[in-house]
Amino acid sequence: MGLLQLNSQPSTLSSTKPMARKTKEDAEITRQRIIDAAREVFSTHGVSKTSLEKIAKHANVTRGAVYWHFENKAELSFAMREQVILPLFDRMDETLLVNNHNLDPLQRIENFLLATINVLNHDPATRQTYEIFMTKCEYVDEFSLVLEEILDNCSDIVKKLEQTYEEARQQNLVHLNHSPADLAMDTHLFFSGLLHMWVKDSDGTRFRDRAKSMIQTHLSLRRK
Amino acid sequence: MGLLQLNSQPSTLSSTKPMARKTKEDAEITRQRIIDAAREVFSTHGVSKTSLEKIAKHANVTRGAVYWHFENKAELSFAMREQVILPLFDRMDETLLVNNHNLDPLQRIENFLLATINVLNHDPATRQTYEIFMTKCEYVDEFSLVLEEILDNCSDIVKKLEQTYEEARQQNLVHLNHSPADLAMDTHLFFSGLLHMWVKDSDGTRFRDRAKSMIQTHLSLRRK
DNA sequence: TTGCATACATACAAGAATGTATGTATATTA
DNA sequence: TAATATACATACATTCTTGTATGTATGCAA
Repeated sequence: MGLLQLNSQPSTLSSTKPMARKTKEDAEITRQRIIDAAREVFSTHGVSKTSLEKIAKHANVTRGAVYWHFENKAELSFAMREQVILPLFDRMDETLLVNNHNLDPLQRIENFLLATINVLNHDPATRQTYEIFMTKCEYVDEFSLVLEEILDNCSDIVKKLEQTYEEARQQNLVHLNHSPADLAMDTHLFFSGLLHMWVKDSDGTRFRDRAKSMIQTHLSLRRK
Repeated sequence: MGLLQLNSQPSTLSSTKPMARKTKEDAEITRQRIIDAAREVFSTHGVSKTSLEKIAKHANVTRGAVYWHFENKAELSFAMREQVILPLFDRMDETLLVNNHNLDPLQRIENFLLATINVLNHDPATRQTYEIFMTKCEYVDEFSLVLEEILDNCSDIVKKLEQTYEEARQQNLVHLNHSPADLAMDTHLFFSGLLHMWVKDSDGTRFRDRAKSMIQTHLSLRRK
């Protein structure tokens, strides 16, 4: 009964429901669909008010599939977060530290900030994930582990900014009475605030449209 | 049966449970106790995972009392928020706009930021409320109304900062190539980021201890 | 081709949590 | 002082949600 799988190629996951499937490729597709579904439902109803049942339905599977791939809602959320956080840090290293295009250090910082905003503007998955983790989840119980991670990540960002500002100072691009550490922390706080405002302004009429110019302004304030 | 109320003075709300009470003063005390209880439970378990039953028990009342004073959990949360937000704005007007102590505009901005951090350090209710609304609630459904309010408040803060920076410019305290609007927005984003980091660093070892010096640094970056 | 592991779907049990309806004793007011 | 409104406590019905247990068809390996 149901559709027969004749070989190991990923099946089409068609609308008629075959009762069980199994190639590793199919399983991976299912897993990703669950993550995608979770992101979408989370971003409209928040994490707490979203049951695994709703996620499952939105992904055209049952809770059985969700529990097969993830321990619980928290672990599912963490997997979702990693998918956008890791690429962000790759971009950071590339944009900020590697001098590909003969840009001066201050330009690299500006580019890093602009690039991040750009991703948020153009990649819905990243944007939704940011919204979820900044305004639609609660950092208690298991989620408080994420807070620690965030703090670690921030320290990392500040370090790399500091390195870059140090370069800028050596090239005499910034005023000497400002230490790279201070500049780095100030820029980080600026950007942190900007991201929070950007996310909160879901209409896009108060901050999102001005984000880029604010970044340029921030860096022009540093330049000698 | 139960304790008798002999007059209209607020009763002592003793540990033995009289079944019903009623002076307006008592009711107001009960209401405040519910708010206090909610704040405490919210700040450890988050809003979503806190039932009205838990709040009621923590306040030594039943859900009946909670529903008498508040429509639901959201309205209770909003009442809680107002108790700390309104004083904050009063402080802002006083510290930022009124020149009580012959301080120059940049000093007034610095004082406003420092004063806010000071309140967070010393007033547990304010601190807990900030923590709740920044990391322990989800801005969906009724709560998304708060997001609008926050955006309005931010615009207000930026306006007042701009006014103050305008004064600073007239007194030739800042570089002329920076517009007061830009400076105001940059300072607001800085402080917004600082507050978020401050709240997330619940241990107090990464940001809280350095907050004040970061504020001073931020303003020294502006001064001519 | 048999046997086991995989990838789910289905079914079950149990506990919250909410909103509301109702009971009730006391304050307040007329 | 009687009547009414207040300030709750209690009880109830219902709806979600979770976790787990179980069923089952298929892929895959020996």
